[in-house]
Amino acid sequence: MAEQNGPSTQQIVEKVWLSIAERRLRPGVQLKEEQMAAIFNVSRARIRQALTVLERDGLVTIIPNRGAFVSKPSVEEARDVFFVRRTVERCVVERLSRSVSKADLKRLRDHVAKERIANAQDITTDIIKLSGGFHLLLAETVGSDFLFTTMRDLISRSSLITAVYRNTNRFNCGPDEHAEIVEAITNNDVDKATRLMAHHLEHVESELDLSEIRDLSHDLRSALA
Amino acid sequence: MAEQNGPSTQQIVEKVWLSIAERRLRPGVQLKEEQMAAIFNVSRARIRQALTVLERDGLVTIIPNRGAFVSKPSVEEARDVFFVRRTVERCVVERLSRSVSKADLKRLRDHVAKERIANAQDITTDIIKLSGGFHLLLAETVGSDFLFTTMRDLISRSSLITAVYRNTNRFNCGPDEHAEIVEAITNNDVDKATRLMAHHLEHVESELDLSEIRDLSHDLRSALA
DNA sequence: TCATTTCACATTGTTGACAATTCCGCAATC
DNA sequence: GATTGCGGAATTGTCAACAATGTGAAATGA
Repeated sequence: MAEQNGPSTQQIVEKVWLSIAERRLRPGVQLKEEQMAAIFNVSRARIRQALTVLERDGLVTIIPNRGAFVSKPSVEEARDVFFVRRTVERCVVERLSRSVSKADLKRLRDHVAKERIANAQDITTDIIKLSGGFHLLLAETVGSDFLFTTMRDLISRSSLITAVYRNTNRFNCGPDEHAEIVEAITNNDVDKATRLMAHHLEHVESELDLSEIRDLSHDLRSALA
Repeated sequence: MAEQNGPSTQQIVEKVWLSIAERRLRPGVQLKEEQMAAIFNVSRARIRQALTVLERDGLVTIIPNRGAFVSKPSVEEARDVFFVRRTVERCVVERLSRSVSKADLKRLRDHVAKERIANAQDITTDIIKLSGGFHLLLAETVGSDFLFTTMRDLISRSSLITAVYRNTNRFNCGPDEHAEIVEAITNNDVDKATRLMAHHLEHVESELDLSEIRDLSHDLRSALA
């Protein structure tokens, strides 16, 4: 009977992820099932499933019999995520620089172009999605399913970390640095590509203020709308 | 009201994981919710949750409206997992060899001792759990939550891969090689530790037969009992 | 006034039933 | 004989009601 099917689990996950990345949902906020079910117009069961996935992604922390809360990554966790990223992404660009198809290069260039457009038009939502998406696309291009999954986890957590600790107004991952990396990959310049990636990640990390978390309660409905 | 509470979600996940690692559950086998609910004596909802986690771990593949099946890792996926493991675990032992507490060293040695016992007594279940657990313990000791999670994913997939492609009768990860690695870490010998780990992983991978998957249907109840 | 107990409310966890979808066998047709 | 269309059975997806748990505020006593 119709039930005006609401968004799928994956869509809910993405929506919450975006809300966190855009800082509309602050760490510590409780994600109440019933409330979310009302907002997304779905049953609690589906919300529950989405929360399970989000916990697995490290974006929310579920405390049994208490509920799900937006995670508060500690400073050490933040440093660790970037440490792992340096290791993993170095490996990614290394493999790509050695062998990459023309079609893949085109996809990468097209993606950077999209990033440029989003930046020029200053569409925050697209900027966030695409800047993380670039790193994800790199991992995907390698062709390793595991690498891709790992990268997705890293990107999710990075978004959360950036949302919490960012001290500048600009969002991370400018398209220019991405473009340089693509260029180095195109030229099969392994050394330059890895150096650029390392520098890029350092740059992103350097824009974080690793002092304290500012707590701020928030209205769930307006954040997820 | 009592309901003789069945196993928790995590326990179910572990049980399935073990069944897969022990080759009692073969790739391609469908994990029917109702059947599993009956076997574990819990509701379908909990089974469903466990399956979601298992999918995230890469052990099962969920096809919408079809069901959950034990994953069939391809040869490329197998190679990729070991490639990533070489990268990640190298990073792990590198960090550990630089700085490790006495208490941590004791835990590592105790773990190897347990492995020795399990091997001596030839208890397959323990051997499998502990040999994967060693690598997991290494990652945990580093103190990075993300590294630990990543390692757990890798171990899960490795178990599946080993279960599918292993061509020898012995299980991977002999305790002797583990002991050597611990010793190198104890001596803060970064170079030796990384070399030993690389060699160890090569050894494990070399025992795999990367030709073809042999299909074989199976009885679900006896496999999970 | 402060600590402690009690109790009601809010939230999560679980269950069983129902709806929707897919698969498999069978028959009819070309 | 191969193919296609058509139920019926099996399985997954969804929901709403109920039970269990934790929280916080009010009441009580020192």
